[in-house]
Parts: sequence; structure tokens; C-alpha cells
Amino acid sequence: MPRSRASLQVIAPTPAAARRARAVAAGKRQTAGATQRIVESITHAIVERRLMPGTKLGEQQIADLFKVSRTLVRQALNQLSRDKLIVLEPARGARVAEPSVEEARQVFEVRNMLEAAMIRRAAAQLNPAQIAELRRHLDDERAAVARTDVPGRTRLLADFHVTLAGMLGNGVLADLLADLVTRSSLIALMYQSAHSAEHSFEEHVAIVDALERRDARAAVRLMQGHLRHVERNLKLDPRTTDLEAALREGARA
Amino acid sequence: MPRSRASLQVIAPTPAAARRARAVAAGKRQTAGATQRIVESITHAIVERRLMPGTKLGEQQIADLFKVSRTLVRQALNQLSRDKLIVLEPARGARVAEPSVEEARQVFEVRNMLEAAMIRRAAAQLNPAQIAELRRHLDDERAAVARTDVPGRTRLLADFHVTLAGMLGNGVLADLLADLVTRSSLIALMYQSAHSAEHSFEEHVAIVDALERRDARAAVRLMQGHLRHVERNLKLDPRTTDLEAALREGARA
DNA sequence: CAGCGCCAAAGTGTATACACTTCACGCCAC
DNA sequence: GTGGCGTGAAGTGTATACACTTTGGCGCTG
Repeated sequence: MPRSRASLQVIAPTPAAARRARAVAAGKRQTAGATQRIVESITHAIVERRLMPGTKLGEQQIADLFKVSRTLVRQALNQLSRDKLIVLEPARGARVAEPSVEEARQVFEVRNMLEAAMIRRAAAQLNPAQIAELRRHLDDERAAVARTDVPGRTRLLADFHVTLAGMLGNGVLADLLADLVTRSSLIALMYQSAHSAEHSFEEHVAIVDALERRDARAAVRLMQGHLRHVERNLKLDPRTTDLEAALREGARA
Repeated sequence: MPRSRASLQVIAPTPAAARRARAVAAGKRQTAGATQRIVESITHAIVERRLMPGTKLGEQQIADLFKVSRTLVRQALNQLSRDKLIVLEPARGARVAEPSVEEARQVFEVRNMLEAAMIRRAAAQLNPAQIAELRRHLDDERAAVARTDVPGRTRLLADFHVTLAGMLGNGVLADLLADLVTRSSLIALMYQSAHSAEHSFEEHVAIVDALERRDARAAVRLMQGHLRHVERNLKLDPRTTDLEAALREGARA
């Protein structure tokens, strides 16, 4: 009787099932273990620019910090490695990633593809309540920019894109874009010259304006312009001479 | 003198560095550890339909199969979990994922976004040699379809999309799409009714034809049609009655 | 004195040990 | 006979132990 368990649990859930149900209902997502805490901690540290690219991440060092064993730290590092936030070299440990110029270009190209399509749909399907939520987000951005809260504004400017993705009701898209946006933060950290937070904020406002007017074409154009501006503000030009590049290759081989 | 190591290694690489360099030069990517072997093995098993959704994946069982400790198996399972190919329930172990109808819809929506943009660029920038490579791929597909090699044709039909992504020289895009395509395979495995491999193959041919003509508009239209057809061929309609759905929810809570 | 090789310390990679949760069988009360 | 509850086997979660690689320094040699 393969179905019996289903109905039984509906009527009289086991303690374990009840706890799981409560965990889901209670809040967002129960922090499964310490692993997730470590991942988020390091991710935030990178996004908020407290960890520079190339920084060595010793396992024991992190384990001591979080008062756990290396086992959990390694799990966390593996996740971060998959997110491309750190680089894991065999037997040589983990370092904060140093994305190449080429990788930066590719990340922005993919973001452009995804976000152009995303904003087109947003213009078509967002309801007034969601527009209002975006406005609230913009208020937060404005405040962070005003008080020159660098970590906060960095996070908020990035969150704008993720929030938008989340509103389309497509979790897959939201997850994907969250990864890309986080990677973009690391890229910005490496290459950013004089990115004007104010400029980004104003472009976000213009985008929401277009969404509210349901002007899909303008929204797409503004979003693409926004992404292009962010990318253009990075020092992605070939700064290294050919010789220097060759030596870097050698050092990396 | 922070630069000295670079030039030194160019002139006289250490054994370790030399080995790493050789590993990179020698072939694709050196199989870092047994972990990767396990991940690929299970991934292939799922894509080739030898592992059904819901199948329990016991850690010790897998460890014995691959003659390694549970440590490595757990690493592999974590990776697979991030790929959404398996589901990891705390203290209850790993099972092959059973993507919901909603998740299926979202995956195809994102693929549509990405691949429409991708094919547009492909039409603009692919060179004749690359078109020829696509033709060769189509030959393989045709052969696999002809001899009703189900695992092979499944893989090849999926690889078409990944190969295309790879040709754009954007590794980030290729990786992302590879994930989505693999997830799509699992989705197909769950919901596919009577998907005609021949039909997909013919649509691939039409797409390459359009690319060769550099007809971006037609290529986009064909690709979107292709994805829509694949999705439509899934039994994504609400097959379960409301009652059944409710019970499923209960069983899952 | 420069360069090479060797050795020890540090750090990573894998396996194993142990604690804790889950699940199913069986027992007991009703 | 049915339903609830405890108990033990199975399996997962975390920590620890140990082997192996890397690396930097020291002395030896030419």
C-alpha cells in the first residue's frame, strides 16, 4: 500500500515530519547546518569587499573562526568554488577568485541576455503592488547612496536585479541571476575604477519608471544600457602589456 | 620582490607546476579526484535514464560501488544537489530529484530566454568551420536516431544545445546552459509522454540551416518553436486531481 | 657566492570513528 | 484486532586521525 503513508501523515504527522513542516512554515529556510552559515559569511565578506581577490583561505583558520571541524569548512569551500567566488587548487588550498577580464566580459554578456528577456516579461506582468515594492527598494538604495554606506549600497544595487527576477515567480531564473550578480560584485571589486553608485541608482529608477508605464521596449533599452554602463565603467581594457600578460600566464601555469 | 616567482617559474618550473601545466595541456581536464568520477557517473546514469526519479542513493552503497569512503561520496552528492539532479533531505539522505511541473516550466522559460539570445548571436558570428561542426553533430544525431540508440540520442539531442553555446566562446553561458539542459533531461524523464526524437532532430537541422543562411530572425523563431515543442510534448498538464495534489503535499510536508 | 637538493613544518586529501536521527518492527494496552 | 509506543538497526552528520603534497629554509657543493 504505497499511498498509505501519505494519508497517515496528513492526519497524524510524525514528530520529524512536523518539525520539518514547521521549519518550512516558520520562516524562509531553516539554516540547515553550519556549512550554510560559513558560505554566506564568506560570500557576504567578498561582496562587501572585506576579502580581497587572491586572499588565501586556510581551512583550519576558518574552522577555528567558526568553531567547527574542517569537514564543514571544506563543504562550504566546495560550494563557493562552484559559485566561482573562490578558486580551489588541488593540494594548494582555496583563494578568493580573481576573475579574468574575459570572464568578466562573459558574465556581463550572459546577464545582458537574461536580464533583457527578464525585464521584457516584467513590463508585461508586474502588478502595482510589485512596482510599489520596487519603489521601496529604490528608497533603500537612495538612502544607502546618500549616507555613503558602501557595503550596503553595493548589496542593494545588486539586490535590485535579483529582486526583480524573484518577482517574475521564476525561482530558477532568480537563483541563476543571483549567482551572476554575486560574481559581478567580485568582478567589480577587481576592476572597478570609479563606478558611480548614484548613476546606477538613477538608472534603476528609470527602469522602474518604464516598468510602471508598461513600456517594455524602453525598459529593455534602459536595462541593457545600465548593464553596458556598469561594464564600461570597469577597467577591462587591456591594461597589461603583452609581456606582462605572458609572465602572468607563466606564473599561473 | 613579488614578481620574481613568476619569471623564475617561466624559466625553471617546479616539478609540481610542471605537472599541473602538463595536466592542463595534455587533455581536457585532469580528473581531479574520485569525486568528479562519481558525479559524472551518477549524472550520466540519470540523463541516460538508468536511474529513476525518487531512487534512494545511499551513501555507503555508493561508497562501496566506487571503492571510496563516504567522504568523497558526500562531496559528490553535494555537487549533484546543487545541480538539482538530486534532493538532499537532512538526515534522510539523497534521492534522485522529482522536479515539479512548476519547476519544469521555469527551467524551460529560462532556457527560452537564454537560447533565443544565444541563437541570435550565433547567426551573427558563427564561421563556416563551426557550421560544419554542427553538421557533423547532426550526422551523429541522425545515426543515433536511426539505430534507436536511446541513451545516445538523448545525450546527443541535449548536447546540440550545449555545443552551440560553446561555440560562442562564452564559457559562462556554456556552463549555465549545460546545467539547464541536464535538468531538462531529468524533467523529460519524468514527464515525457511520446517525445519524438526524430522531430527534435529535424528541428535541429532547420536551426542549423537558418544559421548557415545567417537568418537570425528565422533561427530565433525556430529555436523558440523547438523549445516550445519539447515542452508541449511533456505531460505537464494538471494530471492530478485536486485531492491527489493535496495528498502529495501532505506526503511531502 | 650562486644554485641545487633535501628536510621539516604546514596544509590539504581521504578514511575512519562516533554521535545522533530516522524508520520499521514488534510489543503491549485497550 | 487496532492503535500507540518503545526499541534497535540502518543511515546520516560531524569530528578526528593519518597519509601525502607543497613549500620555504638550510646546508652542501661546485
